Amino acid sequence: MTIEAISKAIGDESRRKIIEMLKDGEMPASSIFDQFDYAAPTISRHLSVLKEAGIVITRRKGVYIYYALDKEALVAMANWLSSLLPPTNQVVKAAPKERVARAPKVKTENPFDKFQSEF
Amino acid sequence: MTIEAISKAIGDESRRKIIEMLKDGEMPASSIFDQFDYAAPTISRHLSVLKEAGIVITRRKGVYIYYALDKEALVAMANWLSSLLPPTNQVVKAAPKERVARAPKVKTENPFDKFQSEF
DNA sequence: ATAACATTTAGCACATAAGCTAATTAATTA
DNA sequence: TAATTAATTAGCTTATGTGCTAAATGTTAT
Repeated sequence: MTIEAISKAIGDESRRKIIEMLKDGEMPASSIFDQFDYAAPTISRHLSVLKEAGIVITRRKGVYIYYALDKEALVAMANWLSSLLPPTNQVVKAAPKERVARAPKVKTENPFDKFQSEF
Repeated sequence: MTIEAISKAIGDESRRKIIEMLKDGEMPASSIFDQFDYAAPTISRHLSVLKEAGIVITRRKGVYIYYALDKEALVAMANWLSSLLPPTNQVVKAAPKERVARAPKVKTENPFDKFQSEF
């Protein structure tokens, strides 16, 4: 899950289209194939590039393999971009929900913390 | 300045390096060339790809051509990514500065407004 | 076991992209 | 105007990437 791999993967139009298709949830490979005029193996390869980049994850359910976005990679990419912008335009995570004082041990994971230091 | 061109431009390592070099301000082409082991024409071409994508702008000062980031393209890209994330992880613009009531005609330009609708 | 379907892998053809050197354009100075 | 420096464009070679078809793999059902 490097910026190198993520940005390269995002650089292709078909792969961006796949990413957008998965925006609202997982989808079996065959459903993804259906939305392209390309042959299935071509799209299968795009899927594997996305997977190697860490942009998607898969789970098998019977015969079907479901693809879903792994948001962390997209967040990492957004953070890389954010690091290039001055504070005025800077993109930042939305204001965190109020911490529940009752359960202090359960930290809400902030996906930005994980990557901000990396770049 | 399309997502197509921007993401393709960002997909190359040398070009990302150039982008990072320009993070804190403009720089003449020759200074950029110096930081690479590649021949100047090779980097010059990368610069033109970045320019065509709208990621950098140039100004000539005498013999030198200064390159600088055009933040709008990066913001557009960040917004595309943002649109793929659920509200929880969503990246958003930092809270806007308080509007100066004394000078209501001078709107602080919000670079996000310009692109959010596009994706 | 084999048939049927979903998906990936292999191997090849073609297009695009990145690198180089040489030549050109543009501005400055002698 | 000629020389010098900055930068780009032209033309070429090679590497990488994307597409295809055919074959292989994996799972389920008969």
